[in-house]
Amino acid sequence: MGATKTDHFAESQNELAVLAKALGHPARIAIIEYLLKVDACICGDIVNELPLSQPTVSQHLKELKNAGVIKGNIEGNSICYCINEPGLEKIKGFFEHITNHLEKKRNNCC
Amino acid sequence: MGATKTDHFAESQNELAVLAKALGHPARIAIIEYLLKVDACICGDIVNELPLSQPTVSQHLKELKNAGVIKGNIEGNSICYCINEPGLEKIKGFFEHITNHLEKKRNNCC
DNA sequence: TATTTATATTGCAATATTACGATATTTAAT
DNA sequence: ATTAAATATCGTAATATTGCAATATAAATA
Repeated sequence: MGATKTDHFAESQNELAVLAKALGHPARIAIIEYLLKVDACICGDIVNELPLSQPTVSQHLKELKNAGVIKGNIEGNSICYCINEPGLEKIKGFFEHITNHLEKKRNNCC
Repeated sequence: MGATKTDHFAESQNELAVLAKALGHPARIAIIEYLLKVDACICGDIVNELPLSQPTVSQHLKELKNAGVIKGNIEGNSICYCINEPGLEKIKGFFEHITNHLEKKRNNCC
C-alpha cells in the first residue's frame, strides 16, 4: 500500500489528477504566476525569485514539465521554460465543465 | 526537510495549491465527477462507485472537504456531500486568468 | 584550455500521502 | 434495548514528496 491505484481509474481522471497535483504546491503556483508576470520564458532568474534552493527549484520545474504544465527548450547557456497551453486548457476545461453544470442545475440540498 | 515551506509563499499561492492538491488524485477527481453525474449530493453510494475501501474513500472525502472543494452535512444515517462552489470558483478563476493572459499576449519563444 | 555561469542529477533525511483492517460512532429500524 | 447501516477514526505499512548539500554537466567567455 501507499501508492496511488492509478490503474483502477479512467485515463482522463488520471490525467487531470496529474495536472492538478503538479499545481498542488505553492512554489509551482509561484512559478506559473511568475511566468505570467514577466510574460516571457524563464531564462535564468527564476531561482532568485523563489525562496528555495537551486536544486529544489529545478526539481519543481521538472515536475511541472513532466505533468505537461510547462514546456522547456535548451537555450544556449540556460533553459527556456514556458507555459504549455494544451495542458492548461485541459484542466481549465474541467473546471469550466463543473461550474457550467452547477449553474444549469443548481442542487441546493446542502 | 520534507515539509512544504508554506510560510515562504503568499497566502493566495498556498490557497490555490491546497485546492489543486486536493484534486491531485484520481479518486478525488472521480468523486467530483460522480457528484456532477448524479447531480445531487452523495448520500451513501459513493463507496460502491469507487475501487477503494470504505475508510480510504472516507479519507478522500475528508481531504476534499478540508480543502474546500466539497462541503458536507450530516443527513440522518448518512452524510450529504456537495460541491462547494466558492472553492471551485477560486481555482477556476486562476486558470481563466492564465488562459486569458496567454491569449492576449502570446509569447512564442518556445 | 581554464574559468565562470546556469541548470541538472544524485543521495539522503524529514515529512506527507495512500491504503486498508480493525474498531468506534452514530442513527434508524426492529 | 438490540441490531443493522453508514460513516468516521485509529493504527500502521508502503510509498511519495520535499528540500538541500554535494556534485555533475554543458555552454559561454576569458
